[in-house]
Amino acid sequence: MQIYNTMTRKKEEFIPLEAGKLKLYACGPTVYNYFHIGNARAFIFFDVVRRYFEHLGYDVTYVQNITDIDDKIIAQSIEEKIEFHTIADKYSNAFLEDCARLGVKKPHHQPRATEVMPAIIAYIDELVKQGYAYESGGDVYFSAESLPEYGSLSGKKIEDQMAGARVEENTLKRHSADFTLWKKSKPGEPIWQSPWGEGRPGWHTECVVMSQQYLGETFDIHGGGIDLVFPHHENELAQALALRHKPLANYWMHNGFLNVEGVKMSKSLNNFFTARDILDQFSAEAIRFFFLSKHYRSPIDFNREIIEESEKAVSNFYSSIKQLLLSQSKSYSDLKAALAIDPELDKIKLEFDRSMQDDFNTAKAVASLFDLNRIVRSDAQDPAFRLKAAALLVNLGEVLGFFGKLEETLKDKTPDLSRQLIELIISLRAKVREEKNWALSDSIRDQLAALGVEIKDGKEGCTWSIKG
RNA sequence: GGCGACAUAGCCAAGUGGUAAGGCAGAGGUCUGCAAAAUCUCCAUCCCCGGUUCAAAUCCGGGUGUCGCCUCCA
Repeated sequence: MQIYNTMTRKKEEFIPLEAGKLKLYACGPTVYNYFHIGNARAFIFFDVVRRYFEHLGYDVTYVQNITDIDDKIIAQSIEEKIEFHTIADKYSNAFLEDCARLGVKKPHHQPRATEVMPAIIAYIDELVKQGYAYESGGDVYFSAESLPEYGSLSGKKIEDQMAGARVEENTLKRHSADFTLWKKSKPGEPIWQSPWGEGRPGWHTECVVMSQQYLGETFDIHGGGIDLVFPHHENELAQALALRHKPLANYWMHNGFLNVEGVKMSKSLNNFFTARDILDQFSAEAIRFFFLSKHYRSPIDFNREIIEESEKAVSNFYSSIKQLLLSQSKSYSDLKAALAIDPELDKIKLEFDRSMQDDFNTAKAVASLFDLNRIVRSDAQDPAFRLKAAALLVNLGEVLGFFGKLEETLKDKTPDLSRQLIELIISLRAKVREEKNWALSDSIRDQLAALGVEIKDGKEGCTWSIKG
């Protein structure tokens, strides 16, 4: 398994800390708003990472934080004139709902910052005691200069940051590269008691505390969007290095951005679409396909036409499987049971694995799905072989998070009476066809189509399906 | 100013030294009363210039263009 490690800027062979186990942490949202479709890319991608390791037989522990105290939440609570924790609850619930709609498997743990406040305070206190952080005017800052390794993840040097003219002047800081661990609260803001007075945590400590609490002082993979490399992950790492003298994670993975017309989608640029809006327009699997058809580290342009194409691709898979099962009078469980070893199909499976193990080349892995799809659709192939191919298609598709709705879709929800009526009409039409009354025959087909019943005349007779 | 990424057909997109995966769209053939499906075939020399090499989309140098990080952000 090759994984591109942001720390070393190259692909490395993945070696787990403990054989057969994966400890994975990926940054979740700060819950001050509905998340946008760009955020969804990260959630979907790390869902695929998790699924793939599970597919390989790993015992995976996946932890994702929910940051529910932060400046932006406070700002939003003022804007909506509601208490901050009500805002946090509202948007964390929305986050959970939207992820479920996106077909993202629930992480094993989703801790919230406010639940681990004593641990956060203790962590900061320890940093102060060991001389890596200092109190200043009721705030606490991490001293970047105190840690020689500071900047190793993002490749930034403290001196270079000085050159950036946009670093905000903060006279409480000893050095402009220092970052806030604890903020003294202003009147009306939520407060926690601390050794430095009333205040609230800065942005980064909660992730260190929560990840280490569930995964240990060092874990396998830490992930998130590319923008988190600096400052968020750099600052998490700094705290862990300072206190534990060990890397926080062995592999750092970052997904690229979603752009809109070439420019990144972000809440601050206000050029975003919420995932919930997009989910109302496209299926979750089409959205997933859209993301997975490009390598995760590359930027991807939000494009409705391409998502529509993705919609076609996904429904093509579904209809291939559906048609095959229909023609063989097989059920969903027959399909699942048909997964078997087959030399020819194993080649495709091997290719799929090869793609995935090359730093999650999902775009290439998807091509393997199409290889299988071609077999499933092909009349020229042996029926048993086609069924096996379909079983593998579903099996590998599920690794990428597809086919979650397959079982449901296959259930024939047509009421008995409707079914009998449709079949009656078709049998009457068959008589008309025997008489070669094509005009009437076609008219019946058109009228049924108008009602959403699609019929196809094959050599073996006529098949029908309900559209939509 | 510092650091980094990307540039492949009409569109999306793999490919990191051996002569361009896959998808969508398109063209043509077979099949079919027609439609659909199926099936077969066709459709790029990889931003520009120079270099290394028997051999480069793939390595090196120089351009051009687009984007990102350095400030909240997946």
